[in-house]
Amino acid sequence: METSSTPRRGRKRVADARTSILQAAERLFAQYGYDGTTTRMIASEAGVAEGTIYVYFPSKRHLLLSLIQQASVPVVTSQLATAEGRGDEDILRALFTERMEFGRKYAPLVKTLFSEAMHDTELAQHLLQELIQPLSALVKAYVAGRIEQGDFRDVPVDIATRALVGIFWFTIVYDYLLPCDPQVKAEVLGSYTPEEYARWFASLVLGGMAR
Amino acid sequence: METSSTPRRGRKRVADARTSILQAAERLFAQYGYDGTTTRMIASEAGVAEGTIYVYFPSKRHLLLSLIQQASVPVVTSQLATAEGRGDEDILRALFTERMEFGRKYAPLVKTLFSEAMHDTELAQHLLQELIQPLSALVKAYVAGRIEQGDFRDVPVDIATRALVGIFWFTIVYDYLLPCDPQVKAEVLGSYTPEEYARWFASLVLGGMAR
DNA sequence: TATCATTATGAGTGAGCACTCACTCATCAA
DNA sequence: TTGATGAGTGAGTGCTCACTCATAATGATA
Repeated sequence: METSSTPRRGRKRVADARTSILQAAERLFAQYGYDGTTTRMIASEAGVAEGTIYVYFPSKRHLLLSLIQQASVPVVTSQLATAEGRGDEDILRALFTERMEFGRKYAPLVKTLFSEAMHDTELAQHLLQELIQPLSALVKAYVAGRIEQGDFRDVPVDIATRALVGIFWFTIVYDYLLPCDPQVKAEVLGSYTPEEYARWFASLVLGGMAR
Repeated sequence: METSSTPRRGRKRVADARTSILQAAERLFAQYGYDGTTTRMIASEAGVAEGTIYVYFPSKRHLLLSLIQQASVPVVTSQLATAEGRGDEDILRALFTERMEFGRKYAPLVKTLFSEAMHDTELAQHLLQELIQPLSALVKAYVAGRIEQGDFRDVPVDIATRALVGIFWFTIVYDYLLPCDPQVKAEVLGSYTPEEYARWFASLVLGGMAR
């Protein structure tokens, strides 16, 4: 994506220009949107000159792509669901907690990716293949296994997966991504801790899947 | 929002310039995003001159707001859930079908609103108060009633509502809003008719809420 | 047919954008 | 001490944008 590696020589007014630029872009893209953020704003926020951005990234778009590629990695680490010998309640609760935490931690990036993917096929494909596909493959395998073992009832696996993923996806979007007054949001749909969501969501899913 | 009403006199190369502009903007905003759409593109697509846009709308942003206000009205018409004397399966299935149909029908607008709301507090508030609040109030009242009657188990109403709304919300975003190749999407999470989704989602929710 | 009120036009405008490039200067090997 | 290096700079460039306004086109009326 970017052309050069970390600099070794030269001035060091800024500890690491590349990292500063990425962090600044992450914050600004989330707050003002990709098109609403200018390269001048990014440079100013990062404490570097506008030209410095182009030392590390060939274009503004490549800066966005670099940013998004960072977040893709941690998705696949969610391999809890494959753990054998644990109860369903336990597995699901861990999955929900971990996903909620991911959404909260990467909120600025997910917000930007989500917003831009709506009208950008390249980013939409990225969202699908790097964020949705790995997770849903995991969930599908788990659900399919439990159905085969006769512990879950016979629901189309894809549909059960959509329901399961949608349950926490909506809460991530609502609680962490929508830039509204938290108090107003709480009045409409309450406010709970990630653990509470995980506990109840797991309980609801298990009830829905029970034979 | 806009300053003038429908024109009565003057040229009529275009049947109704205002409507043409709104329809063109709806298509283009969904495809290229708000910032990715220029007033020149809108004028060209609508078959009018660029200046004509400013005869009917004081600014590009007001055009977006007018557009979004159109879609708010049909949300509240969803009053099925209040119908007495129908089975839960029936009520939920109707609700899901109707919501899926709404998502499909208003896909371009919902896509634009969703995308822009991520970094625009005014639109986020609109999304919350005009689209999310009326629907979740309906669902909350229904769930609360059934819990009180002892037919549903005692789950926090807000959490049950989040789960219920999230289930079809995810499928609307995935199937109707994400601009990916439908075949690729189908390979990841299948492809069903709205009726099939409604049937299974209703069944899963009822299982999850059963005492 | 001439007049008038109103809508529609599109070249024009200044602001602001992403990106460039000739230059600076801190660093460090010789 | 010094010359070579390359990260970092920021005024400048060409272009595109939302928006304007003097003017043209039109239908209704007389």
